[in-house]
Amino acid sequence: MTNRKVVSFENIKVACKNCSLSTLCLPMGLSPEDVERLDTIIKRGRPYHRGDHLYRGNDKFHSLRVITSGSVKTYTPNEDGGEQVLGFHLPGELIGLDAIQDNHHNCSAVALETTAVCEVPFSQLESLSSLMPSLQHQMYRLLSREIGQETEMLTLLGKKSAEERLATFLLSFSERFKQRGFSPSDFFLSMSRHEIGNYLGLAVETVSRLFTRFQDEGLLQVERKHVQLLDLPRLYDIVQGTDSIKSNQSRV
Amino acid sequence: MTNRKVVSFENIKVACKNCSLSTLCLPMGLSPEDVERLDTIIKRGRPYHRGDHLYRGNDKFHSLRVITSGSVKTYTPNEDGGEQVLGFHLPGELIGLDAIQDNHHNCSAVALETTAVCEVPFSQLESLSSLMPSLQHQMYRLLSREIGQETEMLTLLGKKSAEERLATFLLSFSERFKQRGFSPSDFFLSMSRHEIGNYLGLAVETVSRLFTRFQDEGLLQVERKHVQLLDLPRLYDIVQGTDSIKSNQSRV
DNA sequence: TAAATGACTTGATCCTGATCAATATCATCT
DNA sequence: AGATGATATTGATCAGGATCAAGTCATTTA
Repeated sequence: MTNRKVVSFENIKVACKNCSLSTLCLPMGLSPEDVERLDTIIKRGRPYHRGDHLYRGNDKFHSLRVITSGSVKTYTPNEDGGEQVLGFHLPGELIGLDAIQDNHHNCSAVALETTAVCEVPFSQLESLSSLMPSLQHQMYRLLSREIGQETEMLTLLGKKSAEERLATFLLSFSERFKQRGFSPSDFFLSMSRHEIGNYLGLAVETVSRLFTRFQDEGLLQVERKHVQLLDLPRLYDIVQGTDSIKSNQSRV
Repeated sequence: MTNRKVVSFENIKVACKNCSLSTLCLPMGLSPEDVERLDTIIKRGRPYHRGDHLYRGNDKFHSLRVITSGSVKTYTPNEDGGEQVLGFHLPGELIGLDAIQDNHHNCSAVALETTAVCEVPFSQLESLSSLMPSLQHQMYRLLSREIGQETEMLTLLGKKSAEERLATFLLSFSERFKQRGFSPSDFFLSMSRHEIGNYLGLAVETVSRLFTRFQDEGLLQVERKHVQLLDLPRLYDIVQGTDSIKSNQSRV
């Protein structure tokens, strides 16, 4: 019990200026003094465990959240008890932006593994951004980027084949892991096949079959949640729609 | 030639404070003095004709635009020459928000009919919003609303049947026309069947067949672009997924 | 260590909506 | 008014991926 203090959450608090994620996060592009000011409003609480909710649809909105470690799934519960997965979020990513519009959450966010976050009380952020044009600018950029990302997702769901969807999904993680200093070709996915399928508008079975097919084609090696991408160029070809593994399939 | 002046575009300029759309638009929630200040940066140019581009993907971004009359389609040209329609925009709606992130347009916007817009130079808007907290707040809200709307579209494309998609589409227009003081049940769609299908992730033929089926079921009356919604409650049922016209189809 | 539970995989079949093909209708433009 | 090309409708067929149904594997619980 005495060693509790050593790992107490107070001790793991980190300031933005010392945070490795600051180049991906709100402080991006801010002067050191501005980062200090931003830091004063940020709250760092205890980690969430797998399955814990950061917030739920209909909760009153008070803070944006930045993932600092772990990963988070956002989703909207839909009428008939099911859910639509809206995104998977990695360290450095800001969530809750959709709640600004009417001051309450429209979707839910749940930790997929042990996850730490910074909370950014929005009313304070708003006041601060009035005083700090660079912060205001960064907020506009982040909101706009979110819109752009959702737009890409619309294109994916509107037009792309199952194969293109999964390849896009895998490469998105590849790139995001790489940005964060991890291997772009060897990583663990923290979500289930079911969640992947839901996110991509595919049935679980289709996702499972695609993993198998991609593996048979030598594009990747998969062992449950552990994925190793073996042929990134080919995966990029698939995303573009300029390549398909089907031809090879039928040749065999 | 002499009567040119009478209808010259100079004469149709309108200030925000006199504009019927101000409750839907940027000035929403601003004090009269703030609206005046906002008005000073807004440019009102000559109308676009059907097929004219307001901007194209890759254009440098300088202004947000508010539709004041007519309608606009936004789309991303994709690799293989095709396009993905991202949205249809009616008077009062703000477009170009996705371009803030990196100062250039990622999608194109084209007039579907004779269309007038207000241009809002973004750098000026940004400066002004630093000075006017209520304007900043409104910007955050509008950006967040856009995110929320795209989220709804993700759910539509990820899970809904063709029938649910078209019903959702029609009711979206119904509500938006109603907000603008037009009939919610009798309107003209300015886009082609092809564009509707593209937007909803459906083939043209499917859209055409659905219109026919909806008409046969007495849900609506359609004559090319002229649509009359005859049974709004039933259409809402279809959107919820709690109703389907298929049962009736097979009964006949 | 066994049983139970949940996640994943694999196979067989079905169905929605895509694609292909043939008109039909509309909007321009001389 | 008639010719032309775009747009829309309708029909027939096809296929991608969903659904249904077992079965396998992994992890937790007892």
